[in-house]
Amino acid sequence: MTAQACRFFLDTKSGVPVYRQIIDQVLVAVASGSLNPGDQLPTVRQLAVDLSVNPNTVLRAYKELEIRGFLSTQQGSGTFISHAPEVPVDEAKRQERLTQIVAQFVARAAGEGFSVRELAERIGEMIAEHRQ
Amino acid sequence: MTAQACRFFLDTKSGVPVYRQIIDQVLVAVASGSLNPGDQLPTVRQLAVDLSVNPNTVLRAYKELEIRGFLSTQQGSGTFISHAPEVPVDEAKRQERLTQIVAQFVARAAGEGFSVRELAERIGEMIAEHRQ
Amino acid sequence: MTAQACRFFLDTKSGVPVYRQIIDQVLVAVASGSLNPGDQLPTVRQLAVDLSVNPNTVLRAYKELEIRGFLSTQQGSGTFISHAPEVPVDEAKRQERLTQIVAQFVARAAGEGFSVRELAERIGEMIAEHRQ
Amino acid sequence: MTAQACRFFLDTKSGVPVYRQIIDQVLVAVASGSLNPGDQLPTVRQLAVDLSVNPNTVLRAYKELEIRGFLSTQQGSGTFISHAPEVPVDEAKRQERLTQIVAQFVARAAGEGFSVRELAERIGEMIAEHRQ
DNA sequence: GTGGTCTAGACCACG
DNA sequence: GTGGTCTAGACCACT
Repeated sequence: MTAQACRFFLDTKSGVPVYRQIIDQVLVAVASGSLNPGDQLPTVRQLAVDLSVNPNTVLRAYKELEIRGFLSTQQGSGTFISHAPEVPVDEAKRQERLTQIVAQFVARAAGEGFSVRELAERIGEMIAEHRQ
Repeated sequence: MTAQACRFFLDTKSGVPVYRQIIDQVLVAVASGSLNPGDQLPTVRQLAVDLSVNPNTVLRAYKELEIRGFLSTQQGSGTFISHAPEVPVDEAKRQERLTQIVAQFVARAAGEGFSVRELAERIGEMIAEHRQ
Repeated sequence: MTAQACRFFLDTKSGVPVYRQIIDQVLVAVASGSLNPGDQLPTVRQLAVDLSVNPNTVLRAYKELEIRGFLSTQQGSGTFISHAPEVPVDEAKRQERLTQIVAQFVARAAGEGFSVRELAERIGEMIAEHRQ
Repeated sequence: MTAQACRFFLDTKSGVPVYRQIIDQVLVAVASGSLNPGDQLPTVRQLAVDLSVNPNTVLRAYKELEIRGFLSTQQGSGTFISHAPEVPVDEAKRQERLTQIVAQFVARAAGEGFSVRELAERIGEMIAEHRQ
């Protein structure tokens, strides 16, 4: 299984360093089960092209993940998720992350003139539609 | 009226620049109704002390918000939420944009393992909080 | 393409903040066609040296222009004139506003003893200069 | 003769200190003959109200002008233009000032999306109208 | 007391 | 090399 299930994206306006966003997304994917031990990650060059960033930036992210033990690089074949990485789904951290992404989203939307109420209503509609 | 209803806090581990966190929190407060036109924000120096950051960092956040039209500063007396001129925009396009950003947000959050329901609840809490 | 066509200078006796003078000169260059979308501005450090000011002062000017949408910066490569999204506005209101600001300007200049003809000539020179 | 012929105005967005703007306007009025020796200036309080600034700000401007010998304050009767103030109309300075106000105007207009060409045309029209 | 401007310099992110 | 963030601190403008 490849990492196709895991889509990377960047928020260049968030102020969060690109390499940090890549690291976070790999960690989240592992924690949520989107990526499992043995899964292959995109190549450095491929991801660099996909995200329109310099390969060095991707390399740095992969390097840090490797140092922290989440990835293992195998020369000539690619980069893979390590076996048995200790990433228990910490509910407290999960809630913290939820708060963070919601707050950032609301802030961004507010900057475009949308109120929290409008956002809440639109998301409510999505839930309703989903039920049908 | 003071901004007592609006508590600032920093997440130093998130990688988000301090000045960006301040901007986001002001935007959220405005969008949720915690801060209204005419309300005074904490003084630059006071907020700098509260957050344990340099006054220039707070100033920079306030300055960006002023340029973007959310705040108006009055030398010698303080910084206040603007009485927005509110450029009337095409409501159809606005709704379209709202749908777009909400859908994008939900998709990304789903990628991190959050359900639409969780997102809706957290946003609902934001509205509830400011009513207190 | 570089910004060689655009010379920066400071008037330290005018009382106008340095960062403001930089902003104004970029705006004028854009309005007169000396700088066009995609053109690169001098680097922060280079302009700081040229004007004998602190790099942070230049950075601040560039940052404000970026927030206002006139510049776009790309970390590691430089600062460029934006390809403006150009929000389409009501042309009638735009012309009205143009009349308003021109009339106001002429009135104030007259109060300082300048004739409309002198003003017209000086603005004409601005257009001529950038053609060279 | 009172100073009614001399209208004060402030450009709060120019970044130029208010007290500096007041000083400049008095000097210009004297140099251009709008104000003559013996003419009375508005009272500190009146001008403060007119410009919506703190009386201390006006006071500071008048104080500096008095120190420089352009004004003389007569307790109980008001503030007047001094006799024989040495303000020869220096053509070089005049041209410098012309450049400055035109540049600031163009920059401001550019910030609102007007090109130099549009400004030139509109002013040209004003000249044509004036001739009729 | 308020905010505003500027300097000097450290350290980070990115190409 | 590029720009970005932050600190520390001086001095100015204004209420």
